[in-house]
Amino acid sequence: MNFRLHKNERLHSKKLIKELFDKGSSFFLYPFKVMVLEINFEIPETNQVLFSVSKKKLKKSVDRNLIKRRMRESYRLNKQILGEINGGKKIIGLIYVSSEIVTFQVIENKIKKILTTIKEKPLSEKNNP
RNA sequence: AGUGCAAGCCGACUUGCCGCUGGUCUGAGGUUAAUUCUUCGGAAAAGAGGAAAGUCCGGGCAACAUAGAGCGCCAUACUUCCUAACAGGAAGGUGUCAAACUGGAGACGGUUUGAUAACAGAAAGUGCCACAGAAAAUAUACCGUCCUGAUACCUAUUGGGAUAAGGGUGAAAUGGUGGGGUAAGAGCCCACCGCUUUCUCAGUGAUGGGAGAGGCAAGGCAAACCUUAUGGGUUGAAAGAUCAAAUAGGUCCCGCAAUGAAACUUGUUUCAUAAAAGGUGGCUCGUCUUUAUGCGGGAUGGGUAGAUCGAUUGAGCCUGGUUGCAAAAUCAGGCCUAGAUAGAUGGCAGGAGAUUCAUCCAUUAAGGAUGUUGAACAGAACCCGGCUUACAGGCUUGCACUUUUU
RNA sequence: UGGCCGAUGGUGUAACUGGCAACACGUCUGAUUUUGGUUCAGAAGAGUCCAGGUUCGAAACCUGGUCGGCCAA
Repeated sequence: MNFRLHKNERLHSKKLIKELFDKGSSFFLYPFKVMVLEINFEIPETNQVLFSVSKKKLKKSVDRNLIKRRMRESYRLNKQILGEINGGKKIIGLIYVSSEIVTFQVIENKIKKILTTIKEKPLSEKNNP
């Protein structure tokens, strides 16, 4: 079991971020907005994930850091739900849309649900409605 | 011992497990001229602040090739010092205010302590000063005071003149107190007080002391324009430097074409294509750059994605000595202490807990027990020096007050 | 990261060079109408984002803060 979260598992390429926001499919599961895209490039070797908290919702950077840390921690502990990589890799954007600071337990439960949803729903159908 | 004020310092601890970031050491694999680069691990240490914040000042650093001259614009504004520099700091001066004491008949003055000041210039100019008031800066006299003419006839009306002492208005009314003087008055005259100014002494200086002179002129506002003095080139690490895919094709050289005018030999020759545009902070001067286009051939550069550097050894921190009232400077010894880049410090389980609330117990008062809650403001983003703003709680020192004991 | 601008009744805007905070829409009351609308008459509703300063006097001038918006990359 791998509980680590290295830098190459975080989404940092500007191009891929732009692609995710342009082409990715999205759904809401409060307090998150989730964006997912399945790609077949060779460059990212693993699934990549992005965490974002809006400055409009949480004014203080201390609070934004706290929420991002909790999101990152719960993804790290539960990413094995996604399973092995076969074929396409997934890039995921997790955007926090609430303006309140939520406890870790709530965030972890929601992240579990989100990851299960992503695994079960075939993305290729959603991409071509 | 407690409370309050001021200054300074600190700014939540601990155990286990799972993680994050950049270095160090190290194992295995690949690679290289090379511990040269790289992939996957392991170990033991390190890892946000006093404000990291606001982005309000100043500097380092970097680029821009004229950054020069004049005007404009912006900033600063008691003095001296500190400093790399500052709108910051230290020490001092002056004014104002408050308190205590004190001199004087009074105007007013002196001493001490504390607070406070955007504290250059209103005797260079312009402008503004609502309402009220006679008048708001040139005193043009409303009430009043005094002299005097006329009428009425014994205290009234009215004309002329003198008058800024008194009243009233206003935020502000043209030195003040006391006396002389006068028709009534007035720096009109005198003494004192205040003010301005000259000389002199002390001080690096702001300024202060003393001696004379002026008879008083100079209302307020410069956080109104402005004047004077000093300073400022502009931009800002997303600056900038290096390496450099894919795609497109920029510049230079050569050759051939091309635009206008004139001449004639009617398809050749000669001459011209240069006066504008743009940059240089806003203007002027100055200065710099550019100058039609197409085709073919050759040479060469810039640079996007991305990566590395910039970028953490520095006006550095700690301890001690010396100089100085102090800010600070200097000497010696020791130390290396975050460096991320969609942005690293978190999560879980316990312990310990400031504090909050509730109940009970006890007391002159302080308090004690049980349960509950569970820690302020706040997150580095090129780096420093300041300022400003936010902040639970704790510690130290000084001052004031209260209580108890001696 | 750097720069610029704004905040005034419930809403949108005024207020010249500092001197009684104004207008429109909306709200409320009354009249007109069988009723509603329209129309007419009248009323209430702010102390100018917050704190401090300059001034006799501040919405305006100065300083600090809060919130909102815009621009460059």
